[in-house]
Amino acid sequence: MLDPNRFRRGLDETAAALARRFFDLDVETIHRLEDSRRDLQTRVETLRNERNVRSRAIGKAKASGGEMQPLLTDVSRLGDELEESERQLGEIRNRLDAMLLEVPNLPHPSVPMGRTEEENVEVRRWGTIPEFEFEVRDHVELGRESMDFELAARLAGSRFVTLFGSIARLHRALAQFMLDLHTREHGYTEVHTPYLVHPRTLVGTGQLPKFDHDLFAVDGHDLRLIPTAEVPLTNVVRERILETDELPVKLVAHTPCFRSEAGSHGRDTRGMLRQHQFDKVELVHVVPPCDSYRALEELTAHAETVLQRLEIPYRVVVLSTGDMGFAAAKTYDLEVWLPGQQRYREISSCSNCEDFQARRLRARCRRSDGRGTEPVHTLNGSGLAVGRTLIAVLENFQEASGRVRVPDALRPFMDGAEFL
RNA sequence: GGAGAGGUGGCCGAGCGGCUGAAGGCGCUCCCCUGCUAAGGGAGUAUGGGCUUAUCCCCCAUCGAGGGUUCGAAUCCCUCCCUCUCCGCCA
Repeated sequence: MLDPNRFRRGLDETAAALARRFFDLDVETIHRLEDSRRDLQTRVETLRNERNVRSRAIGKAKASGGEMQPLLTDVSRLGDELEESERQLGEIRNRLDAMLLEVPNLPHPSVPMGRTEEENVEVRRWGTIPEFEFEVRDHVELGRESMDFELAARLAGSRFVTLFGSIARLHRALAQFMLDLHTREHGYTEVHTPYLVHPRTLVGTGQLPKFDHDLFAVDGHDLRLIPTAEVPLTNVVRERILETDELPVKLVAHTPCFRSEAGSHGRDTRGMLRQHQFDKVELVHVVPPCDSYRALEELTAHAETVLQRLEIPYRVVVLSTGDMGFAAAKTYDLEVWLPGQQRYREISSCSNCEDFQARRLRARCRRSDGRGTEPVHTLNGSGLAVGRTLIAVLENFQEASGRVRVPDALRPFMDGAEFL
């Protein structure tokens, strides 16, 4: 959430920044609510002060055996007035909080303005797009014997897949490879997390209250399935004050991700590109505010390293204001080349959320000037989506015969096999 | 799932319903003394909000969470959450 002070000072400026991402801030309502909030708050605090002072006087009078009946009748009148003001204040606060929780992050000035992914801007490309002297197959054809969509549909419905044999093995190898790379070479701590979390955990990272329809809930329990490990990983620092020497925090986890919205728009119905359940290796950074844009470059580079080691061509784009997620101030997407589609497809999303999540989480660090605390900055990125990486390997490493070569980097995880 | 115990500041740990935002200890920071791998003395040491140009001061809130009783709640009552011990079940 944004700094509540933005609702008190510089409201117009904030509205203008949000307009860049096509969010319409109700300035008038906020203005009105803030005015009454301020009045009510000073009123409540004055009344409470008066009550406290008088109650203390009663205590003293009682202790010294003095007369206290007049004091009692005097203070009882305060009660009703205080109660009513507190009720009103609570109501105003709830409305303001509710509004604040539904306002997205402010885009960083460097983010290109645009409504859709069409306005995303390519930053760089890596690798050479492979030329095939035969008709390329897509992953569904290449995996036809070990990738069973019909079975999955019988077990769980559409938008699921069941993998068998060497493809299941490849899926595991990919996750293993990514975890090893990030823990051994990039300095991340591996974390194993719950896959079911409380709603408040999801409020912390911004999925709730606004995007409940994207989540799977568990019947009879106040729990949701995580849509990404960003949720439990970022919540590691919830309600904590981090000392300077504890930062940066760099975490990595391999988890399944559950998304109910996937497929609701009829896009990517073929294959395992868009599923209700998929595995992902997620990277999270918690850093001092001054360092977060450097960290965004670092985190993105870590995700890129996975594709470079696998020798799969990709490009990096910076998302336009309209294509960015709710909590992000700036996002780079990694898009991998899929020969089966003859186009680049998203495989990783790396975002700097600045202090947006930290405020919701109340995750703070010591200020560099030693005066109190300030919200940390949080970043997250896929490093990478395992299912989509599997697709990319299959399609980029296919041969005329239909068999698939194992990328060198994965061989140690595949018993040295050269082919699937 | 059953029975019991408990949740207080960075940690340990007190706390008859009334200057207790909280004794005492540890830890940490600064200063003094001393001068050497130690000890002693002093001061400071929660978070959020408000006020303020800013600091200090002052004010409000917070003793697991939320309600209630009361002029006044860390202290009494209710609900929930969590932790620990024992039993049961289980990968």
